[in-house]
Amino acid sequence: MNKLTGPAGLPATLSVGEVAQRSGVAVSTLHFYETKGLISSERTAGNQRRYARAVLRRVSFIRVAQRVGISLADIAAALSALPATVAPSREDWSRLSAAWRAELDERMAQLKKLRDTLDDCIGCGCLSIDRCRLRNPYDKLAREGAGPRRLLVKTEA
Amino acid sequence: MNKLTGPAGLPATLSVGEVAQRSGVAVSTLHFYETKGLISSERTAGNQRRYARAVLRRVSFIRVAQRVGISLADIAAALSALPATVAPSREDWSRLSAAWRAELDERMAQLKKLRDTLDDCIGCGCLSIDRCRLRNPYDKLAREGAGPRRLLVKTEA
DNA sequence: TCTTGACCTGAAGTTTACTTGAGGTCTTAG
DNA sequence: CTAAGACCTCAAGTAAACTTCAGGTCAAGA
Repeated sequence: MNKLTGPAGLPATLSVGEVAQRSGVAVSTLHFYETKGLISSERTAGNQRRYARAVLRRVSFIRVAQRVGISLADIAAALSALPATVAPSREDWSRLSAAWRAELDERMAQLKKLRDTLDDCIGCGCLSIDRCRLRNPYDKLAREGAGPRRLLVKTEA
Repeated sequence: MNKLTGPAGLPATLSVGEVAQRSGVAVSTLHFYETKGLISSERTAGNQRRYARAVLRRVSFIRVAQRVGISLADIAAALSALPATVAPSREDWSRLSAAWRAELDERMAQLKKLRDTLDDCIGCGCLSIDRCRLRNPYDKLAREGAGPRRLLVKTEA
């Protein structure tokens, strides 16, 4: 166990193992994230990692963003706007948040469309061959160019 | 170009190239999806693929689902409930749709949480080290066990 | 007929996101 | 002080989702 403690008696920094256990990700994954610049740490005299408490929130953020389909590269780009050891400025936050909001809103819109499409399809069978000629006879959308247009809200950035 | 036409003068079936162009995915990807059982085709006398029109909707569905972080395996499992050449029964649809709705709703909830967290963070800097001690002093959540709890709505199924 | 572009298969290569393994060091409870 | 368990690095392995390549076939216009 880590000996240094903060004002409330909790450790001021966390070892990899502690971060792994509390964040639910493997130690190897934390190493990996560090090589990718997603998180960072200080080292003890014996070369062991010590993480600031804030790393837990960063890891949460990473995992949730990944789960909704955002790549580590994109996540890294976003997090790079936030210095890991210094409080970010208000402008940093605003910029990051605005960019992500757009991205997240778009993904939510896509999800909603996917879900609603599915709802529409109950009792219609429109992913199958036969039924949907009634609904979308002979592919009117074909003239509008390439790419899925019904479901896809916006194509890859 | 494909010669057979349907009632409205549009081709009754599509070649890989046509599907690729209209769906916006590469020919090699369509081949790949076919090996994975995500889509299927008939063959001409000369061994070329001919797709039913419905494949476009299937491909759209696949891409959108992927974009929001769902694996091809999961997508395949969902689509396998829908016969590619036969209209699915109403029960098939209800079952599929119910299962997906839950999944999609969960992902939307996660996205929303991620977005709202980001909103909260403007002017706080809670992914950084210093500021958020004000908001979450010394990690009260630590006692509740492992795993990100603030952002993660539900862990991997 | 010929030739050019679309298509075929199977194998190998690529990227992303990790995990596993080998060989060695640190730390801490007893 | 010492042994077990946590940690270290670097290299190699793995799985998913494709793409690229090689070597050949098919189809449609001039």
